Order: sequence, then C-alpha cells, then structure tokens
Amino acid sequence: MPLHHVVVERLLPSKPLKIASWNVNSIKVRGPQVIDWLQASGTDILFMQEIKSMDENFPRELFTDAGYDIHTHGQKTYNGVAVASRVPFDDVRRGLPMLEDSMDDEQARYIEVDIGDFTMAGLYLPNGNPVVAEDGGMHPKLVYKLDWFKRLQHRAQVLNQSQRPVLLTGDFNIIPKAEDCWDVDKWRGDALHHPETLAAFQRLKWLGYTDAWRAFHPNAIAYSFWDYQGGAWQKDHGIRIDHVLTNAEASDRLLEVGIDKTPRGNDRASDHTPVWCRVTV
DNA sequence: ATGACTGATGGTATCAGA
Repeated sequence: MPLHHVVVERLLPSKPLKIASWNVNSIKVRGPQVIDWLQASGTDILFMQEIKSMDENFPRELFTDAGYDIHTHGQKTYNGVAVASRVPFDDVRRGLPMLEDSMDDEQARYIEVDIGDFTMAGLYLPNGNPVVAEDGGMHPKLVYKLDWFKRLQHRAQVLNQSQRPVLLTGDFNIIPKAEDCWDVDKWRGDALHHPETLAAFQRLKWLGYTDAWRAFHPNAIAYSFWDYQGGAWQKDHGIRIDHVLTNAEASDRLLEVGIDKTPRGNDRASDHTPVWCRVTV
C-alpha cells in the first residue's frame, strides 16, 4: 500500500473530543445538574467519582435519555466511579489491578476505557486522612492511600509502555504545589499535601505523565474543590485536587485544558467542580 | 467568641469527606 494511503487512514478518524472529570458527591442528588452541565458544556466523555450508588440504583435513564452511554463501577454508600460517553468505547475495565503484596481492597475507585488508540482512566484516589494513628505511627487510612497509589503507579507504567496515548483523570486528593491551595499552611502535614503523597505524585510524573492543567496555565491560580464549611466557596478558599494527567503521546494531542468553576455555584452543588480538556482522539 | 456543611444509612447518631 502506498505510504500516503496509510497516513490518510490514520488521520481521517481523528477528531477533537471534550473529556471531563467531576466528583459529583452522590449521583442521586447531583444527577439532573450533571446532565445540564454535560449538555451546556458540550462534553463528550465524563468521568464521575463519588457516585455513592450501587450499579443497580444508578439513574441510568437520565444519561441514556440525554444520548450518553453509561458505565458504572459502584458500591454501597461510599466511593463509586462511572463514565458517561456519547461516543462508543472499544472496551471498559473496572477496578485497579492488584499487586502481589497489595492490601485487600473492596472499594470502587477506578474505571478504564479504550477509545480509538487512546486509553483513558477515571480514578478516585483515597483521601488518606487522618495521617497519624493513636500509637503515633502512620494511620491505616494513609497507608491505604499510599498502597492504592502504588497500584496506580504500576498500572500507569504498564499503560505508558503500550505506547498508546494515556489520559488519567479524576479526584487525586493531591494538592501538587503551594500555589494550588488558598493557604498552604493549613495543609502542611495533611494527607492531601503529605510528603509521601507528593513523592508518589512525583514518581507518576517521572513516568512521563504531565499535569495537563498546569502545563497549559503555568502561572494561573485555580481550584477544583471548596469545602462546604466556613463559607469556603464565597471566600475562594479552595484547593486544586482534581487533575488530568497525560503521557507524552496524549500530551501531544491536547488542545485545551480548563476548570469550570460555575457548577460549584449551583444550588445543592457538589463540593468539587469539573476539570476538562479537549484532545484529538 | 462561637459555630460554622453535606450525604448515606433500618438512621433521630455515626461515619466519611477534605
């Protein structure tokens, strides 16, 4: 086959898609405003976290009526992730693979899809607080966060070695730098900005993954979470903990990255707001 | 100075979130 035919076949299917991530903090409460935002923002694929719903109770019809396929990985009461898409996936995988020495894990925090030559994952990293146990050692919650992170690191390495474009997005529960929160002194030692958490995040970046929002906005200040308490939203006391990470192949396909803070101002808002990007898929 | 929020759960107090 002549070379130009090969090139044309590779380029023709490419199109820009808008990909987003939003910790919705209960799909039962947030469902209608998620649909409103999907349609207003023109989002093609939305990864959701903290759906707090079992698969059988997820309001699927809200999404299918709006023209989106919905894939859930739920559990009772806590956690739970899902992905809505108006473009078909080639495969959907639920759960982060275990390593030989991993802790037991019943929590639903990871969903991964193939679309075109891309692999995309939606994740909800454990919070990790409190940091210190009663006996003065590391609290099991932070141990769990770091163990989960180790599994994510391994998966990110395997995906990156496939040489496919890889996009990891979700609620990382990580404040990467001092400028990613309104007052870093309030967060020193917290599990979201703990030295072990930051070291794990750095190891992920050493694989070749980029904090896409920061790459596009090197000097900006923007947050993705504002606590319900203390008027944090009104005072803009926020933190940037929801991220899009892209490997080199995916970074080359990035067109735009943003954080849409408007949904945080909704009635009955989630405490998180969506982060999004446009990529050529 | 004080208290200050939201969601899920056989629940009217507790856990978790960050």
